[in-house]
Amino acid sequence: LSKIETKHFKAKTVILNAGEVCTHSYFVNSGLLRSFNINDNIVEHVLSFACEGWWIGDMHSLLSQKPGNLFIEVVEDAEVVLLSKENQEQLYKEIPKLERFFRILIENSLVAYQERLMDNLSLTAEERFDKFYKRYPTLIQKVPQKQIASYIGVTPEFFSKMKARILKK
Amino acid sequence: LSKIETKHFKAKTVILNAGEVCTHSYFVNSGLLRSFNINDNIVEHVLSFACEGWWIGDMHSLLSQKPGNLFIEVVEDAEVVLLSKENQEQLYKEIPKLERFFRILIENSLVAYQERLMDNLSLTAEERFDKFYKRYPTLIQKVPQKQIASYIGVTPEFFSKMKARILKK
DNA sequence: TTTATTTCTTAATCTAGGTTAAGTGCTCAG
DNA sequence: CTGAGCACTTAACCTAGATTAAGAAATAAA
Repeated sequence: LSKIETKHFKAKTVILNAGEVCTHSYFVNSGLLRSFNINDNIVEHVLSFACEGWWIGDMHSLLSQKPGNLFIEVVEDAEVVLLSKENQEQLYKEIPKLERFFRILIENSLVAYQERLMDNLSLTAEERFDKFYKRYPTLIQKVPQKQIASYIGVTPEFFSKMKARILKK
Repeated sequence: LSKIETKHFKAKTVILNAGEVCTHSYFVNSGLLRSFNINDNIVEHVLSFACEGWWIGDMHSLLSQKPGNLFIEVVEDAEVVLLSKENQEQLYKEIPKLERFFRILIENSLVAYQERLMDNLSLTAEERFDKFYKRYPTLIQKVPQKQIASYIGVTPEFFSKMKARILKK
C-alpha cells in the first residue's frame, strides 16, 4: 500500500498527454477512462476503455520510457490508483507472486488484442459492434457514441447510419 | 534443458490445427512459421509470422486449454523448440527469473499488437505495407505474397495491384 | 518432360464505409 | 435565459479496397 497512491479525477481530465513519458500504471477503482491517439488528420482512435477493476496506461511509453503517442482521458469521474514504474518493479522483486499476477494479466490482455485484431481483419463493422455490445453492454450508456465508433474502427457518421439500420430490424 | 524438446519440420507441415488444444509454446531455432485462422468464408487471416528467435503459439488456447481457432504452419523448413504448458509453469516456479523473462516478452508482444491494431485503424493499406516492409525486410523473399497481403489485411488481388502501383514510382 | 497445382497478375465491376455538408438537439458556461 | 459548442443524424456523393473472372508464371508432382 505504501507503493501506491489514490487520486480522484473529474470527467474530461487528461491524465496523460501524447508526447509525454508514461510513468505510471493506472488502476480504475471507479469511473471510466480511455486511451486514444490522434493521427495527422486530427482523427482520434480509441485503443481501450478501462472501467472498474481494469488497468490502463501507455504500455509502449511505460516500458521504453520514451514519449508516447497515447492520451489517457477520464470519461466518467473516477477514482484511480497510481502505481509508478519504479514501484511496480520494486514490487516484482519483493513479491514474486505479484510478478505472476501481472504476467497473467498481460497474457490475457495480449489474447484480447490478438482477437480484436483478427476481428478487425475479418468481421464487418456491424459484426464488430455486435461483439462489442455483447461484451461490454454497460459501456454503451456511458461512452459517447463517437468513441464507440472509433473503438470499432468506423466514422461517427457511418456508425450513426449503421445504428439506424440495426434499429429497423 | 530437460524440460524442452527440439523437433524438425518440413515446410507446409501444420503443427497445430484449429479445433485442437494448444499444449506447447514453440520457439523457432531456424526456419519460419506462421499462425493464421480461417473464417466462415474460407479466407485465411495471418495473425503472426515467427522466424529465428521468435516464439509462436495459440496463446488463447494455451491459456484456456480449450480448442483454439488458430493453425500453426511451417513456412520454411524449421527447427523448433517445444515447451509444454506444464513445463513452462514448472519453470516459472523453479526459476523466477524465467517468469520475469516471459513477462517482459509478453509485454513487448502486447505493445506490438496494440500498435498493429492502431495501424489497422488509421493507416492505408500502402502505409501498412510500407511499415511491414521496413520492419521485416527479410520476410518479403521468404513468404508467399498472399500471406503478406493477409497479414496487412488486404486481398491478394488488391495487394498485387498495389505492388504494381508502388513499383511505378 | 509433361501435367497438375498453386501463386500472381490484370481488368472490369461492385460495395462497405468514408467524406462533405447541412441541420437538429443537447448541455453547460456565463 | 441564452448562445456557443458539442454530439448526433441524415443524405448525397465518393473511393479504397473487395469480388469475380480469366489468363500467365511459377512450383511441384508424376
